[in-house]
Amino acid sequence: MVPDYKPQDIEQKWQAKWAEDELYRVGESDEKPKWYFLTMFPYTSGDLHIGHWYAEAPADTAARFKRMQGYNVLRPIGFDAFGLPAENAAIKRNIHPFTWTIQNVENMRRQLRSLGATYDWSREVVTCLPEYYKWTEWFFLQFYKAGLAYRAKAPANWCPKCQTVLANEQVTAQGLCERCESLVTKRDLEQWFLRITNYADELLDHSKIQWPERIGLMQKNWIGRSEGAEISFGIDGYPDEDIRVFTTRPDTVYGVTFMVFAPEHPLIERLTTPDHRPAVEAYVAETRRQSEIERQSTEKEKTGVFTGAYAINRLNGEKVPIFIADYVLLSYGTGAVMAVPAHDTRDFAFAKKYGLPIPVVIAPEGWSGGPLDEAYTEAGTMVNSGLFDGTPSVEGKKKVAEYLKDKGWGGPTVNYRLRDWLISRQRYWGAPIPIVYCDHCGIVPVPEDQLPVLLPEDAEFRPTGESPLKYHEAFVNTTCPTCGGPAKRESDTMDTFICSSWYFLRYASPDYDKGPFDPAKVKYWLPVDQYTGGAEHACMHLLYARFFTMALRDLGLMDFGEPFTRLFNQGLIIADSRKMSKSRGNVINPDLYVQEMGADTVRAYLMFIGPWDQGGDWNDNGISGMHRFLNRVWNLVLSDEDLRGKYLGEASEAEVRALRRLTHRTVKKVAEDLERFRFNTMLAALMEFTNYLAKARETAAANSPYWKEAIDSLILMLAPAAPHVAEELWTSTGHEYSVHNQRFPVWDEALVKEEEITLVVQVNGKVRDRIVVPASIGEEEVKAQARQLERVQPFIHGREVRNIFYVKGRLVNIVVS
RNA sequence: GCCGAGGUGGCGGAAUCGGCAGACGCGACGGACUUAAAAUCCGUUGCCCGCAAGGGCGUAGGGGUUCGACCCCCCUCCUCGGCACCA
Repeated sequence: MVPDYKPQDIEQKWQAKWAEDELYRVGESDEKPKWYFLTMFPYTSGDLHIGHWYAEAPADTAARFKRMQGYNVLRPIGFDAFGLPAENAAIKRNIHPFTWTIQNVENMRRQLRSLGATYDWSREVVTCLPEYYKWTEWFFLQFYKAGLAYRAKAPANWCPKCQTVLANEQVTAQGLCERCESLVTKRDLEQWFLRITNYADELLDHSKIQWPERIGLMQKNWIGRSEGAEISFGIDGYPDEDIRVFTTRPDTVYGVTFMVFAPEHPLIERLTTPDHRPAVEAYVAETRRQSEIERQSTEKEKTGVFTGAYAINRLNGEKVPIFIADYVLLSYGTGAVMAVPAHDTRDFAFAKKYGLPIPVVIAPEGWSGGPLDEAYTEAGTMVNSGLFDGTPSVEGKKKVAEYLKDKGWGGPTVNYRLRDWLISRQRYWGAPIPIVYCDHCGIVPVPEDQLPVLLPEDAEFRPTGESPLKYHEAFVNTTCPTCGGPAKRESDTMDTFICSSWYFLRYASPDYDKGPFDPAKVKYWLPVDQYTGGAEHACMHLLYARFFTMALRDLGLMDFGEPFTRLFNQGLIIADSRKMSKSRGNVINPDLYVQEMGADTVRAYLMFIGPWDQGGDWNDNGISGMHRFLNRVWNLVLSDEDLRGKYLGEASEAEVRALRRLTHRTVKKVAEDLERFRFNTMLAALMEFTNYLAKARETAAANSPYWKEAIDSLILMLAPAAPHVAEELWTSTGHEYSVHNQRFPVWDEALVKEEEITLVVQVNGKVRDRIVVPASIGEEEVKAQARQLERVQPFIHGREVRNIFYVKGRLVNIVVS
């Protein structure tokens, strides 16, 4: 009798056994090639939802496949454990962030274990533990010493709900906080920044990594490189002042009829003439009142006010009025623009509204010489442009920029949308910024031997949301490491994205205490060969981690600049057509499904839903189908012994061939699909194979010596996706433990080939018949056979056969008039 | 507005190179087993006409290239993602 398939029993049994044997523990090896397969570590928000499983289960399957191919696979796991939710929980439930986080970690560990994955738990890292964040702080000091970390006052994104500033990357296009979706406002604050902009060009270069093109484009959009020129303008009445603007169109500089400054521009205060001051101040106040979205709405009509001041265009000596307008942003370029109404749509609209001249300096082809109805922004010929008259504008861009450089009035330059990374957070639950402020010595970095700067355990969490560190006297008040005098500690902590910018290095040597990592082990394991995770991190984690790695390389800590050689983004699992979130109450917990159907079913079902990069709407309609499939495999394999000898007679040669062909075909298909992360079609192929075997079992084919090859292959092919069932079936069919130390079956190309093929016969592109022919059949023979077919005859009878196309092994198409 | 991904049965999806559209699964329908149900097994299942043989239509819509188009080209519509007054 075949025992029932009871996943609950076998899964726990094998998980315990694998853990006891440390089956997935890896070390450096000379014999096997290494393969570092990493999935973005989870944030310790509480429960894992089905989305986490969607990230982990297929990745685990792919990693298991690599193992079975003979790679030394590093598959570590850890927890991104600093961050705001822990602190909010502290305020709300009166529980310490550490306690809350560790409780979550424990629960998530349990859930991750139930997945039956190949994690090497001995390498686990938790970013909120001092032995980890000591090195986060250490990295900050290295950045500081190298001039890559600096403190500056700047208008920062302020989330009123999170009560902290945010980096640009952490604000959505709609001006909302990426985490809590509150409306973000601006605040002028002294903040710490990392010079990610130093690496803008290298970050733009994806030529050394195999990443999805989509992510490259997103990063490219975000970095926003634009080539142009910086041009200096004089200011009437201020001979020592100079205002620089960035433009992508230096060729239009002779068409400047006014200048526009951002309302917050620091020069405005000085330049505004007394008679214009009231209007300017009112406009500035109005701009400040507006939200970022209101201000940046492209629908809005252009507004602005004249300051009474004039700029001087050095190229033609013209005096042009200076306006302020809210469409000019202080944060981009120099915060001031030269306005060329004839050749820029925004400037055109502005000039029309305020009655400013619109002289044409780039002539469109066939231009009449008259005024324009709208801005002409294409290429043309330079006119009214002094010595550049007659120059094609494309060429003119370069020539004008060079000319400016010769004259000392600016020159060619590149501008980026990307801003430096603002890393200060006015919160408790993060790695402290290891800096001390001394009245005497100024900004003093904490000496490395005094790291880590520990988070005080007894901080008071206030419902006001103010940083608990700021009011923690014992923490803030310290002595200056340089002069020994009284000093204040920095009370801001670091953006948690810093913690996740180097965790993949820590996995190489998680217990190392002489530095953030053991250089020899990093040299062996890194870079990550395959990284997987959500595309929502394109312009945050993935950009930051690349920057970090490049900076560490330049600091001489490593010899590579790209952390992740290959990247794959799984899609998003949504529920009821909406993103899963606690606030929406549509979070799907995998635990219930695991209890009912087993982890193998949940794993395989997630992979079967569709292509991994597509994600999809979670519904459990189909999950029973996957459970049925595993049950069928179970019964097929375990009833094998019972049936042996039941069907007498020897398998025919044709039966054996068919059996072997499908076995080898399936091995090929499954291996190729696993290689390319096509788990859905891999499982479909296994289902077809199983269906075939279930039928073949009723025939003499089951008596073939190759029957065992088929069954063994099936178990081995199932092992990456459904590791528990595979282990149980493998060991119960007389094989040696463990199936997960076996080699993946290899296919014989000669057996895969068909000796007989079915050709489709078309007349004028329509299928009319099929013929079975030997695979070796010649073209002429096929064509001759095809036109003789009974079902084809009526369609060609009495017509002229114009052509016959033969696609080898596939079809014949007879073209008639 | 710009850039990108996508649109295939009742549903999830398949079709690796321009060559059988709808693999595999869910659901539905019919049957077997059962006192009955569940489970399991067998069969049918894109739409339309037809008793059938068979025929026609069909991959968001329209046009094109080709012997042949889900696939390539042009236009339109819809969904999702990124950027967006970026000078």
